[in-house]
Amino acid sequence: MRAEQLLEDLTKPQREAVTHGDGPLLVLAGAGSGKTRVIARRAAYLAVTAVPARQVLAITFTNKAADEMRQRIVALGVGGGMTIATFHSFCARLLRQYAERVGVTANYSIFDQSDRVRAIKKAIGQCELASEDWKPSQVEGRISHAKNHMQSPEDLAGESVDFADKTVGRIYAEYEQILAANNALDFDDLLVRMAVLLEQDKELRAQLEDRFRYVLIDEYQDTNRAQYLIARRLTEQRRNICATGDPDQSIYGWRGADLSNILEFEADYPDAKVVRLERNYRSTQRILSAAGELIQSNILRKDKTLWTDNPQGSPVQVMTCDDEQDEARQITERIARLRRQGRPLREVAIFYRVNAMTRVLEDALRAGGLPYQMARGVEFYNRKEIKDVLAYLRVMVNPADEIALVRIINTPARGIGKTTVERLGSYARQHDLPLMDVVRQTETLKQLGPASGRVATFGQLLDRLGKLVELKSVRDIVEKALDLTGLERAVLEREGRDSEQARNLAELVSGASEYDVEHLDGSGSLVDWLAMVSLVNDIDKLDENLGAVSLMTLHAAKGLEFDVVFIAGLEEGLLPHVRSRDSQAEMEEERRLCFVGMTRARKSLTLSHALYRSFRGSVLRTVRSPFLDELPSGQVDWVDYSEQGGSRRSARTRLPRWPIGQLMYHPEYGLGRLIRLDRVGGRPLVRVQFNLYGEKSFTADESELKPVELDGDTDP
DNA sequence: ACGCCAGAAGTTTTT
DNA sequence: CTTCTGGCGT
Repeated sequence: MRAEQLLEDLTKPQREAVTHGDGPLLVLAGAGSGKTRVIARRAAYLAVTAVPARQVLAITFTNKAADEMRQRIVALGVGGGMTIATFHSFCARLLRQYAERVGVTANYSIFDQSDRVRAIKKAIGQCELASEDWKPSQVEGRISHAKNHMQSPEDLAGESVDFADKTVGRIYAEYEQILAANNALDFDDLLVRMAVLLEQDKELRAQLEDRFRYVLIDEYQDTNRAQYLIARRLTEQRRNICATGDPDQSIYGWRGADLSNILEFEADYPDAKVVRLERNYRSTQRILSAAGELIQSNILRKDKTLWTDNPQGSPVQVMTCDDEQDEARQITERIARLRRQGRPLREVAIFYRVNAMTRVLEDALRAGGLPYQMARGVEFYNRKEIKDVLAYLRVMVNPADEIALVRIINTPARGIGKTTVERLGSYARQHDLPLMDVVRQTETLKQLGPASGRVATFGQLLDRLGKLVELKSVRDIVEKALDLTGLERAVLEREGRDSEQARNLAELVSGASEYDVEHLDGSGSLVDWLAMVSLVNDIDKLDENLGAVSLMTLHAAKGLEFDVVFIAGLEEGLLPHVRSRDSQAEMEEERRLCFVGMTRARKSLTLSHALYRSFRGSVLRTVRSPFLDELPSGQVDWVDYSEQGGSRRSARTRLPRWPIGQLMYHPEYGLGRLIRLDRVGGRPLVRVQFNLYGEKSFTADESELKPVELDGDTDP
């Protein structure tokens, strides 16, 4: 495509961003302002006017974003040879190439979160700490946090006076040793090591700068310290960095994203050209002004006003419901009505703050006969059947990977239990041998007792698997491994041919097959594919062609758009979440999260809150979210479906006439005495002191609570 | 070595 | 309320 054609249908600011030549460029792109389109055009434009496509590097955060960008650029007819990757996959690839400079070999393993927890558990044990006091998953979080901020174990142990931090520092140091022994890097390392490598290795930096003349970084507001440093160091000489993002959509602060990276871009690069894309092409005026008004309450932000020429649209609605069931029901009814009016369900989404809220929504949708699909974040990465296969392949590629080895040694079950694994482990430690070697020499280890034969068989399996590595086709390797290991058989026997697990395995094979086809020139390898699948998983993506309502967390909603959007649970403690209560910065992040959700909507937006919500078993009175009060009253319709609101007053509001002190029976909690009976917000609330379980609250009409007649039948 | 039951714990998740 | 873990029993 010619350069002029790339500019034809662009607005003036969009065109400025696309045609900007050399030097730093910041594109502040508001929600729905056509950002992806602009970056794709810019990448294409550079490839047409400035340099060969292969000298352009575009970095995104998610695979989905990378895929979308690749598609768009290819559609423009200039994508050949351009590097479009996520931060993680880009770094993983380079680290493989320069492995020896970071102390691993090219076949290194990539540890995901669960591998990390296992390794940290081991580290805690080696530090002779009790895992009751130091919970692996919590320590994992702290170590990840430290890595995200480029802190070494020494930094953590040295800088802090806090005993807990010092201990975490010790575990961290031990964990790093385990990683090294396993020839492994974790997700965070991919970024951290790359940042360090770029700092230390001037020659490599120059080499890469020569290779990538223009660097485009998407979602810059979500970069953490390491990503920021990588971006800077990759563009040190030529300074052809193009950062795009929106400070108002930064929602990953708790994962180490540093909002100041984008806010201070102009301080970092005083000569930066700044382009603001403030025209929204997505939403109605009312949706946009409601969202805009909300975000104005944030103090730490770059002022920006989104505007649109779209129709005014119908008002944003706020629904007040009785409880979460009622809320789910109201949403379902509305969606059912939309469907009758001919709105395709794929254009409808429900967002919520926490995954725990899905259950009631699912129940209501099912009851209403509405098909739905859920986007579940990390769930996919933890699919057992996939991880099992990958663990075998990891061991084949990297025999030092003991985390993977321990995972597969008894998967599928082959009679090698905990005790045997422990014995193998302590033997390895005593003789300072890799676990792999101990497993393979087991004929000499008669002391294993009855398990020795089974370990020997496992060793032979590993031998046979090892030969597969020579095969050219990744598909063949995966298929043969599935067969030899018995994993496929186990899944088919246990779950059946049509089970989700079986389908996932088939999906993995077809993924390998696709990879083969894409690498017919011989450039592919098992190592490479393995790295790719541990970083890229698009099996779980939402299917747009499916006629179903989409359910997802507000975090997962970023980057998507729907005609009709519902956001449930606008309540104090939920949105904003309790965790953010004490910090202004976190509170602002919650507001941005709400803003992100609202700006996903094209035509219709409904926010809801419930007056009561069950939480861990008991019903609690809620307080509506302060965000609701920050919306412009003129643009918003408040609809009160609650009994308190008077629109549906019923017998349910009647207060039972039991005396205080009445003996009560509950099938779950047993006997107790009524200690309070009152009306909270128009709804009868019963409080009972149970003999064994303490105080609990119930709504009189819905609970299974019954008064006990002293001379009557006490059985429920 | 495996399965079951009791007890404890429990926010958000791009990779 | 749920989900997961770890301990105990077979």
